[in-house]
Amino acid sequence: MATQKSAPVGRPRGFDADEALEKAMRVFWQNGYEGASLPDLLTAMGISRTSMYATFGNKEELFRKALARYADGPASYGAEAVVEPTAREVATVFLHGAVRSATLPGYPTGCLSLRASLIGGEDGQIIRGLLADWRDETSTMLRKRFQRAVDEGDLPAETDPALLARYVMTVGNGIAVQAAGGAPRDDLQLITDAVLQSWPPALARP
Amino acid sequence: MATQKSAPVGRPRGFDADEALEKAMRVFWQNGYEGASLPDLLTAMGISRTSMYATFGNKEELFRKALARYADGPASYGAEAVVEPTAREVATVFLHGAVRSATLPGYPTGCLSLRASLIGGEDGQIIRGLLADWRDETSTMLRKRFQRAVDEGDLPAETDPALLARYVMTVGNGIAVQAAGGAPRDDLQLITDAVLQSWPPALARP
DNA sequence: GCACTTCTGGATCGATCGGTCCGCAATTGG
DNA sequence: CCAATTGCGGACCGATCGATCCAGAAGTGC
Repeated sequence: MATQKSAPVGRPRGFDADEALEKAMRVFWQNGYEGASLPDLLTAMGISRTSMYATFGNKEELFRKALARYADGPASYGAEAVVEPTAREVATVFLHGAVRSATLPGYPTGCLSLRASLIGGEDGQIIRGLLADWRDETSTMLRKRFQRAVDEGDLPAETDPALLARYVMTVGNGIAVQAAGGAPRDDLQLITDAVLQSWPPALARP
Repeated sequence: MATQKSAPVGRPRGFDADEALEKAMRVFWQNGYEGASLPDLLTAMGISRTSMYATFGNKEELFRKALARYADGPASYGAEAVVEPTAREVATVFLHGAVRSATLPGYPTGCLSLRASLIGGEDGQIIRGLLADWRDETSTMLRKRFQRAVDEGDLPAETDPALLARYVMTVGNGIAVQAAGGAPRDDLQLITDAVLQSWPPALARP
């Protein structure tokens, strides 16, 4: 069902599917899921309705693929962060990555996941679930990494890893919102520096 | 054009306009502007299409009034914060207010402004502008208040008030996003406590 | 050149969107 | 009791949504 490179018989498609997906990702990033209409997407992708359905399935499938591309590209800083050697560096790479990703020149500002998730028709439920899952995944990665840091003595024993992960996510989300609102990268950079200056925060459950 | 109580001739309306607006506010809060369809709103408000248009004008006007009610009610913590005597207390009241407002029992989680703004086709531009203005207003209030604190020696002279305001807004926004994602109030409370523990953050422009 | 496969643009579908219109019900002042 | 005024429910409007269908163009293998 995926890419068959065995017997390319018939007329070859007249566009680059990867390139089209990139354009679609940007439109979703800019307008969210429901805010991105088919005509919007098709114009940006430079292809026709039929070609889109034949290549990507439908709008929801197109979004899934665009999200995968996003998670693997501009939003890959989560996975990159957790391999850092210390918890402080994990937080640093994560937050700096969030700032960079949310203010990439030539891309929409903010975070695709947030822009697309805070919506709410009934058909948006699937999408919301999809994005909630993705964010949970990131949150879990951070929590496990901080748990390890506690075990290794890199973080105070009383630190709650889940709470610390939520703390980092909270700041990251705030950055994304600010960036979407037009905050300049330098400002956000200074803010993350200030946050990281008081690392680790005292986060233990009572 | 407002409430005329002089000559109530004709059939009186069979519903409480204030109560209906409250219900509409909750629907917008839950689903955003475009995510809240007329049928959704009307069902929640318990009135007919005609009554809504006669009483509130149209969907956009209804949203404006719902937003005003929101800013004056559940989201009034911004105005309440800036009258506190010290910058630290301003930040404390603001962030605790953000947590409380975003996790009010019986209300949708998160922030109406964020849910409604981060979406949008072309018709959502007016709404986005409306909400951006409101957030700018809050930001400006905080900035001026922090400027005063710097002038009074309540904050270090090198502190940049605009940057500090953005810092507080960033955390507040992050809290709203987390709450919308289902984060428990207690967790968010602990996170704000940790943030406030390192007050004031070192925020000066280089 | 022919048979076959695949891609593509345009017309079209039913559903839903926000908004309007009309006829009737209900209430008040005389 | 009657005339005037206003509220209300339901039918209806054009526009737009995502999705489908079809005829024809553009390729490939024999």
